[in-house]
Amino acid sequence: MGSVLGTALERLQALRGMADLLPPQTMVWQQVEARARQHFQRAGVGEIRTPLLEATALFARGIGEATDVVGKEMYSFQDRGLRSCTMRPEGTASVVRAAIQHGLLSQGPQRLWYMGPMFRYERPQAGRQRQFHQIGLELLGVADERSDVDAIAMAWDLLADLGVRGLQLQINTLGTPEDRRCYREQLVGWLEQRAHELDPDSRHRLTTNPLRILDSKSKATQQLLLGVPQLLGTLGKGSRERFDRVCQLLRALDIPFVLQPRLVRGLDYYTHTAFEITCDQLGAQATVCGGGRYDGLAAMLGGPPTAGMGWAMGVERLVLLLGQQGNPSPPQVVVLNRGDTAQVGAIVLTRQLRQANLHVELDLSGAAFARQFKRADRTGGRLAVIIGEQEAQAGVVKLKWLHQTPQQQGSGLAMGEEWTVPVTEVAGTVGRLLNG
RNA sequence: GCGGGCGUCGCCAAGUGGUUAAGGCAGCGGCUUGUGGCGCCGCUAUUCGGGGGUUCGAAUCCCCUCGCUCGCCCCA
Repeated sequence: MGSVLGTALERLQALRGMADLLPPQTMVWQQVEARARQHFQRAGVGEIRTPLLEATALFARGIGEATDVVGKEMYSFQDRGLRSCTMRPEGTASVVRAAIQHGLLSQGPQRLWYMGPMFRYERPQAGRQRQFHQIGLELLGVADERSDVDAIAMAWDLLADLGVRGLQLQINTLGTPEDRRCYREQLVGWLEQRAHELDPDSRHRLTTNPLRILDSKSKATQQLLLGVPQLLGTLGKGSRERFDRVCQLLRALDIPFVLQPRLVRGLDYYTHTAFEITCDQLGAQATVCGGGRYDGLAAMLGGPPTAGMGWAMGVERLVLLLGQQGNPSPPQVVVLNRGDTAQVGAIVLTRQLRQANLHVELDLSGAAFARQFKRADRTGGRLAVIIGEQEAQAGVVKLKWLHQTPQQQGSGLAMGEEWTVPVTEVAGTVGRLLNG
């Protein structure tokens, strides 16, 4: 160690918290992504792609300096122009920034979704990586509580459609900034009288972020909090009614939920609805999807005051819940070949068959035919195309069914039997055989 | 940043102080100099994450270090 280059003996590997996704797994990801696209498309949500790298100031202002995410978890560095840059730790700030920058907010309501990697410098654990992926939705420019429920329903339905079981929707309201200022005063007053009973973490938050104390994991603190004044109790009439309507709409949609008064967001631009979708099968990181309303964010980033509602899902956590391995589809055709001339013919033919839209694997081993057949069988492929030197010289190939399943009835080619076919007719013959 | 667990071949894994470090899968070669799912034979870790120490002797004990993993904090 010591040198930035490291020593020659050091084993090169991915950085801590940066995971490689390998082939069987990536299929599950593709399924998740495809399903998400489908859900967004049918809901009239357009995809937005923003840079992974942003000015540090965006997150400092958009997420808040007081948060852990900004305070100690960002991947920040200076670029060659001495600008402070940050790998995005979340998506919302970038989306709102882009919407402001391109004048989208003066063009009526925007329905946007995104998908991609986010970066937070944390100790990795189950369901948590330093580079992780989110699928997110942002609805901008609609303040109506129906948009809250529209957004939540999209998350709920996507998860259900993916086959995730054991989900719980937890919901709370933060009211308006005025509601919260008022509550905050009340809360701090109540807690200060009991400061000596608080755990050290919570006592610290009393000045930095008192609302978060409600979410403390300390048993003693939770015990103490049993009698704490509730935000719901201090909400103004408008906020109260708004929240009631959100709940009514959820009931109308048959989406079950539980009120979670401890679910809080500490920053001023968060308003009204906050929610999380959790799953008991995830270990310590139970939240698959989290989101809420952020009517104050656009203005905070220098744009026109604009209502906002959104959520993000953790794709790693989602895939964890799906628990599938992904089954690669077997090839339709495997091309076995041996000998100099045959190898050339085989690669030419393979390309032709692929251009005819067939799934074709070419054996590149040069091994004995016996071994090539064994390997071909193991791929689960259906039809073998065999080219040896004799066939290559004669301008033909041989066709033979692989493995036992006799779907070849009526094809005129029985199991174990070989057909000799001129090279020029292979594509047509193979197509006919495979389609019955 | 702080705690717990773990680290033997590409993967799974036996071995817990004593001559050459089991086995399985995968890979490669052969039985079959051009025809299959099975079988059989052979090959594939001078070395147990790395470094130091104890000992006549260490993968096995001790220390340090790196990495993985789970949890705290926080979040998706």
